Amino acid sequence: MAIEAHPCANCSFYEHSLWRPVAGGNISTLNRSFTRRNLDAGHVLYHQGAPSDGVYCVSQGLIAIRSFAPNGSSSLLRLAYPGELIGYRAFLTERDHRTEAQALLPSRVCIVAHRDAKNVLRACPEVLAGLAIHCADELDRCHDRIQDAARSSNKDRLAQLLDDLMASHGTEKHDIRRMRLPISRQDLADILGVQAETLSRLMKRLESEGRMRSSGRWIEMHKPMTGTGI
Amino acid sequence: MAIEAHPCANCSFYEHSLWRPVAGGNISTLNRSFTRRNLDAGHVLYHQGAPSDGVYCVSQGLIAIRSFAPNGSSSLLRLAYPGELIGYRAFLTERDHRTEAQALLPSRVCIVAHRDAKNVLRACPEVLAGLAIHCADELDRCHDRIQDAARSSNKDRLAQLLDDLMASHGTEKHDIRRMRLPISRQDLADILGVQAETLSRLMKRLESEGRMRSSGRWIEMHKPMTGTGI
DNA sequence: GGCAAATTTTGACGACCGTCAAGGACGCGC
DNA sequence: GCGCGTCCTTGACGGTCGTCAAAATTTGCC
Repeated sequence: MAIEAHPCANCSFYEHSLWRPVAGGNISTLNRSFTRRNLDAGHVLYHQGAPSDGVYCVSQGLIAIRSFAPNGSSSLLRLAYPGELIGYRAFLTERDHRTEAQALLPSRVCIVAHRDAKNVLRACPEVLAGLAIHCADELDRCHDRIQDAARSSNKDRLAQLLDDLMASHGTEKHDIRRMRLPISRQDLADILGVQAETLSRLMKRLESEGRMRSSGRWIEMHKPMTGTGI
Repeated sequence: MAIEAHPCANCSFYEHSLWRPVAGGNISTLNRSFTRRNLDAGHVLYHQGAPSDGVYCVSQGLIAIRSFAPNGSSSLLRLAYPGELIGYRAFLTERDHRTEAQALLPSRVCIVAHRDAKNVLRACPEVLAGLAIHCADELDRCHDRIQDAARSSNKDRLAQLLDDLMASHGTEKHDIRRMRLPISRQDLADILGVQAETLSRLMKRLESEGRMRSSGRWIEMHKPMTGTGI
């Protein structure tokens, strides 16, 4: 696999559409600073409140970024897929992690340890640029989510969410799309910002409208339930 | 004022807690690239869908960052205060503006034109770092907002919002805090993601609970209505 | 100061969601 | 296979919000 041929081939560290790679090879500073780590499903990569320990890039699997409130309620802020960076917010702002990162599937991450990360970014402006671009992209997605919450019904947002998950995790066979949900119902509710009971009723409504069928963690549908974005 | 002594003294372009300023003075590349512009209240700095025209830093006034849906509904994603950067998302991602920036008060912005911005960032990694940090900070605030929407009641979120506005725009006299709201009721509703009618009722409820009083755009209260954050 | 336009408020109603409580399904270990 | 714990579902109910329509207030302008 490409991942073996390169420390982190599909890794956003190497994104630099704005800045050409530095001639010569400062990028090797980055290459020398990588560590890799395998995570079992359920493993917590870093905890909320912990000090920044570096910058991570997901290379395989799926990582949930969660936040817990003092009263116990939790939000699922983000699902990080291969190629995406996590943990950089704490590093950039030099504050503690405000979220928890947990592997939802068996996963692998590339790590640039905190002590190396500053040197890497000093040596490789193109990596810093990649970080900034990645951050701006995530900001976009957050804005979308805020607008969505204000504009769309929870039912429509659930349909959109399931469509997105299906696009990432589903398989198509004989015109039927099928997937095993990578996240629990509670997590689905935490993404939408509703209670688990409400989520259950929303699912039932989508089913009663014939838009999809679900049984346990398995979901199937014929076509995307929404207008496939814009 | 300090603003006269320096192109944009209270400007986040100069934020570089992680990276020391480059010895010698690459920073002068930035200093040479500034333009300033005064905006009347109501003026639109850039429109949704327009191509990126540069990076801006608010130096005086107040700028609203809005997004409009095809159906006409709008969200107010952010209020940008002096010292904050705007327009950098479109620049970093090399995509069109997804939001509109409108001055709510007579304002002044520093501009690094699009054609200069790349050069500045290439010449000044510390400026690029400042951009990344600023972006990470804004991401934090977005995450807070998403969690807030899921966890707190709209009434509590309105109280928090008014407290924040009071802290920025209010004056205290004889133990009474007073301010003229810099934004319309509709904008308040757009920030919370509720309808104008709902906002009106929420205000009435806060008043009936004796937490504040309002008359037109004027609002007064004795103490912050919420527990002042954590 | 006064008029017209725009903004805000109020009322009524239905739909949706949170909460509590109970019941059911599923997975896991013995 | 059985029991147990966790996760999910269902029911009932009150509170909140969106929607439509109309009245009231504020704002901008002359």
